[in-house]
Amino acid sequence: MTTAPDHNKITSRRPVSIQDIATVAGVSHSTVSRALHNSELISPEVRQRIQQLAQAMGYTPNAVAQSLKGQRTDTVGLVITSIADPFAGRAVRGIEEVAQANHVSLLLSVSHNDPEREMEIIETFHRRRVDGVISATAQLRGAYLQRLTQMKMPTVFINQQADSEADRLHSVDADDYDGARQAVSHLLALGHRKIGYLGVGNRAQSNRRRFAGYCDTLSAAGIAVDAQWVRIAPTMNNLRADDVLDGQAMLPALLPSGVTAVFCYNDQIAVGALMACRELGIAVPEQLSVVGYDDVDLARYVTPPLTTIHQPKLRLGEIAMQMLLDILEGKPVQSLILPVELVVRQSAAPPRTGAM
Amino acid sequence: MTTAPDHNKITSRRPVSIQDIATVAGVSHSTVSRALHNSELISPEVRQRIQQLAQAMGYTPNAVAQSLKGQRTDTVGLVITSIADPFAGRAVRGIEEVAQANHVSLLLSVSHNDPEREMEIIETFHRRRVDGVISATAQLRGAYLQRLTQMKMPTVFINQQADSEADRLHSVDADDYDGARQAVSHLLALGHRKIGYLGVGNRAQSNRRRFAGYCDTLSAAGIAVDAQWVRIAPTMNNLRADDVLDGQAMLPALLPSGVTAVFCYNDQIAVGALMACRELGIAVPEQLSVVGYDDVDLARYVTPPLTTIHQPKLRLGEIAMQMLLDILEGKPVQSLILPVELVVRQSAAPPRTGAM
DNA sequence: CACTATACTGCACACGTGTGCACGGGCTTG
DNA sequence: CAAGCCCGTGCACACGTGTGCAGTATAGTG
Repeated sequence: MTTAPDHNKITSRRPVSIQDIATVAGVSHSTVSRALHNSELISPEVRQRIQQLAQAMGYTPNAVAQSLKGQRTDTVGLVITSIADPFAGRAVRGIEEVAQANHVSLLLSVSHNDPEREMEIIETFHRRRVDGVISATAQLRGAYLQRLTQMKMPTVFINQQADSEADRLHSVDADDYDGARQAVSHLLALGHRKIGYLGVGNRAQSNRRRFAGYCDTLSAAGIAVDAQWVRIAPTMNNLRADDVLDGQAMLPALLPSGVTAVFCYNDQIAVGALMACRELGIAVPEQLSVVGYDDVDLARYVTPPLTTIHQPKLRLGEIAMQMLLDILEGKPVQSLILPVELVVRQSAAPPRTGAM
Repeated sequence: MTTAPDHNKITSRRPVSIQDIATVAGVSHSTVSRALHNSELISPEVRQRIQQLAQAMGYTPNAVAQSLKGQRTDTVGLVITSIADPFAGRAVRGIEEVAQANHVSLLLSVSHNDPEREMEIIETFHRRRVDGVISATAQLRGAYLQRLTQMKMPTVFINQQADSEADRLHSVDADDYDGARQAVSHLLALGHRKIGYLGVGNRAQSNRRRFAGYCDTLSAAGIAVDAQWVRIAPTMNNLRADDVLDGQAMLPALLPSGVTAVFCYNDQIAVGALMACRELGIAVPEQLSVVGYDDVDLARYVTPPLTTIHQPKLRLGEIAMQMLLDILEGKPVQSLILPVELVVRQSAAPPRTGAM
């Protein structure tokens, strides 16, 4: 047999397959497959010869075919609200690190808080037969949730705290309610009595929990919440909404009520509030205290640095991914809620007219 | 034949296939396949019956099998430096939108500016037989680049401006050199003569271009660049580097040289510089002017708002993705360089001791 | 009525990989 | 020397889908 001088004469567009290697080596594709997997069934000489040949021919296994045969894709679908959302970004980073360490690829899609689109994305994941799904946006309700369980795809939610459904759905959350409580307690301790809330309309679940924590904490302190203290960003075209702009737009409407402090749904809203204050010539924290939520990088860089609630965003992502891997291995897993903590910086101070 | 009362008696874990439908309908899987594709070959009655049956049985086509058969995955691999990088985030958003509109899924991976890891990621993409690759991080050189072309995967680079290789590699870039020129020209026009540069070590290509623009512009103005005016963040553990921290750490070393203005590689570096100034009690822009690069959201929110070079980040992403789609359709495409523009805010002003 | 055209469906193979089973040959052993 | 055993390899099928081609039944036409 002449040593074939050029294996890919035709330079076909297709990458080389094990069949191609088999033909050149004069064996069956089964032998090649086993040889490349270092199977003991194949004689050491043949094994090495084939491995070298594969190397020389530039063989790369076809993961698509392997997925079809093996009934697993080593792929996880990931839905987030928006790339621009720094909370999501941080969580994705945690997810990505664990995924990469376990040789799992990530399919990323963005829902822009649109339940319909989120469901389309999940259908796509299902078609692609991902091994599992992580959702950091979950707006799904009723029929959609039912459809999701029907697909029997292992799913982990981040910051969802599924209201009632407990069966097949797992989640990892940060304690929204307690975070709000800590934030408001801090303001109360500083001496504030009239405390406002700036929320969002398109993240119903988490907004509701933080708002509940806000209300309950005030009530517990013997303060009746005034409707004038509360503003929620309109849901309208919730696509592509910019939280900073919303915060900036909402703050002025709050001032006539005489609030001396504002608790915001997240740091972007808080930054928007800061921007509005600068425009209006309101000094923070001297004339108005502002507390954010999330502890995004940005919170450290604005003036004044933001007092906020720190969420373990990276950790949330890591745990979510690890939890999904555990589910895939059949290990028992348990949904959990992580604690959050107050980070005191310089955007909150005692009210000007000391209430003491 | 008794009308099967329950199609999935066994409730097998596998999703239903066209074969399952065929069995129930009493036809061959070929007929089902054609019926679901609305083929004219199948009689309208059968077609409708099968489609209803598929619906009822909760059929979802297996994209893995379709990919294997059809030799295309409708998937694009995406490599970026870091999710935390706001530039990348914005570009990814543009990419994602175009991808979603064209029913293409995104496989996302993070390289942390490590060429070796970037190559591993690309190998993974190749194994998964993605239709194409977009890289917004490209640190690839020599052997790696050669291997990449060997794989014959259509590839588009963002902000790479491949130095020499022109063949199979496409790219879409923003004009780094001109951006630096605009930034420095602005400072010169304000009256500055001693202008510093804060750069990065782990993004060699773009840093070199911006630095070149900086040097040439100063030279053209008859100013000799002093080595003391320049600091480059160490490459060392380039993984997980934080630009803001680097900027914050580098600025003090620049001051003894007497510079009255600083041009920074990007906005994060500039923000770091701002933080350092705040610590040292240096007023910006009164005592020191700072100019950033990228025009990240953050640039608007810091104090003072950052004068910076605006890159069309979203547009870069959109174009890159569209370019890749064009390549896949066999259309002729051409690499291009987008213009950038100066955004004047409040971080740069004439030097204290008017040079006029 | 016979022949042909037409409409519809099934067979068989392909995509690339993995694996249970059978088979051939060489060696050992009684 | 014959029988049994083990090592190495190939056959054939599976995963789920798509499609060229052949085949069958019906309708249409002379």
